[in-house]
Amino acid sequence: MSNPTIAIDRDVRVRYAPSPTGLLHVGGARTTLFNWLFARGEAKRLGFDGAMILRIEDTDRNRLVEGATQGILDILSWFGIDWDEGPDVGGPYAPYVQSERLPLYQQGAQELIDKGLAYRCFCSPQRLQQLREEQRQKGLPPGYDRHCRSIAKEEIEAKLAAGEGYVVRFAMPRDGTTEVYDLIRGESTFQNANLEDLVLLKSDGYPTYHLANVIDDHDMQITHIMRGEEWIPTAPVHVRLYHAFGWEPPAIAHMPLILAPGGGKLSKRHGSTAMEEFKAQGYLPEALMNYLALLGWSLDGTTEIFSREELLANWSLERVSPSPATFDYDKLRWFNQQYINHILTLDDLTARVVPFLIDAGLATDGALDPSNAEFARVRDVTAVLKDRLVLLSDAPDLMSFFLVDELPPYDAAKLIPKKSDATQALTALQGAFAVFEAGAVDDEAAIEASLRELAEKLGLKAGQLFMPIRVAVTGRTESPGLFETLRVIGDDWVRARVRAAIELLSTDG
RNA sequence: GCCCCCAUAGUCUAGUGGACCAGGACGUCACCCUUUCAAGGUGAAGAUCGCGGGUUCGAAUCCCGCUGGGGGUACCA
Repeated sequence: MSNPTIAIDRDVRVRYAPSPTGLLHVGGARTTLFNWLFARGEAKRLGFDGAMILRIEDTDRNRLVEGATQGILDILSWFGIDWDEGPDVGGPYAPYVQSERLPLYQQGAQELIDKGLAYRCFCSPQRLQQLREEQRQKGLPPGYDRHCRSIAKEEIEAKLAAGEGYVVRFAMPRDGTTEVYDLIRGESTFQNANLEDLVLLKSDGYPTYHLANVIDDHDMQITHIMRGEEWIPTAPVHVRLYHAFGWEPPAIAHMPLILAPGGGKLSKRHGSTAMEEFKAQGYLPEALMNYLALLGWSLDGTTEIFSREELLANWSLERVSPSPATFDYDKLRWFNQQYINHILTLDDLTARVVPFLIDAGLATDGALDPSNAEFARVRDVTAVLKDRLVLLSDAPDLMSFFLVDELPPYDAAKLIPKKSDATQALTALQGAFAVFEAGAVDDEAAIEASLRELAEKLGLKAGQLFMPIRVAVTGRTESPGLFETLRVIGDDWVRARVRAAIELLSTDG
């Protein structure tokens, strides 16, 4: 548990390097967050500079998704992460897109070939597949058999001359060990014999992750690699690669994995996994950041709510746990609710609710402007039911009866409370109607006094009077407090709806 | 199969040899508040600190083994 001491003894440069193959996964967002907190928070607290770099690893042309890069940049900004260098803002080590850096990798591969530390491999995909098949059948560990590692120079020349395709593979040492020092796990020793001659350069001239990440991290002066735990198995190869180039590897920290509730990888089967989905469902970026920060990190085991600034002020790599964490949707919801109900200002919350109402056709673009009356209207509504809002996307359903003139049809039976009957309910509504005719609902205290008086006069319990009114004006049995609900709905609608309820109950009964 | 990582309640976690018959939070349950639903308040249940061996006067904390979970095993990242 006690992590090795992390020495930040120089200016820090970290990077997040997504591949534009789709939407940004929460795991990726968490990794980005930790990188960002390390550079912008911890390093700066210690008096060093901390630079955040974004690099696009688009070396797999098959999985490339159009527009994915922009989507990742956008959602990262929404999340609250910013960066100093990247594909959109440039920087001293541009370009920050790997497909634009191809010559660098090809030169690197050639350099290793020249040094005898890498070799061309002419094996066809078919042969490799067949090889794996045979190994599987014999119960042998799968892996490249290094067939091309020792072919004669003349043969290589001949194949090259014949225009045969090839990949470049790393010539791993066949014996000995490689040590990897992980900032949160300490040292691990790997047997070189277990490590493969990984492909460095693909036959299409693009590098694999292994080559590109080593060359770029070195070229971009990355000081700390903080990436997912799934990279632990290839870390020793990367270390060997740095040595092959004669470079000092950056410090490495592998962040704990985020697991699905049932175990295993978090996938769509369990719920949302992409940041865009969480955004669309009405999760707040600050709630997401707060929750994700606590997945694998904690300050003291007690403090739960952290603003972005508090995270910057407190987060440290030293307190990142090595063990994987299960994603808990319920707890995320709780954080969202905390921010909605207790942390955001009413104006802020209102501004975030508005787009969801517009999408649902419950507000117009006019509500976007805080100086507009429609915004004020939504703010009044938000004020009375924010404590039952968990997701912003809940807003349209929760708020609809405040925002539409005509209530959708509802069952007349709902007007009759459990411990009451139709006659009582009708009497209650008729009495209430008289009260609403006599006084304005914007005086909550006065209306409450009048209605309580009415209940007493009719010999009804408060609930027997209030519930029919509630259903009459909202169409449902659940709502905010009755008097504030009446106030926000307003006199005209209240009278019309109570009148309609009386009619419904009379004709229905 | 092989390699690697991890291991405190259902979940996130605190805990770095004695103040821990293990603290906080989510979730669950109960009660209070109450015009409904929430929110809020109070409280409860829930962990033989995965198991077995050591080391030590003393271990959740150190060591070894096992088990379990997870990751990797691609011309994907």
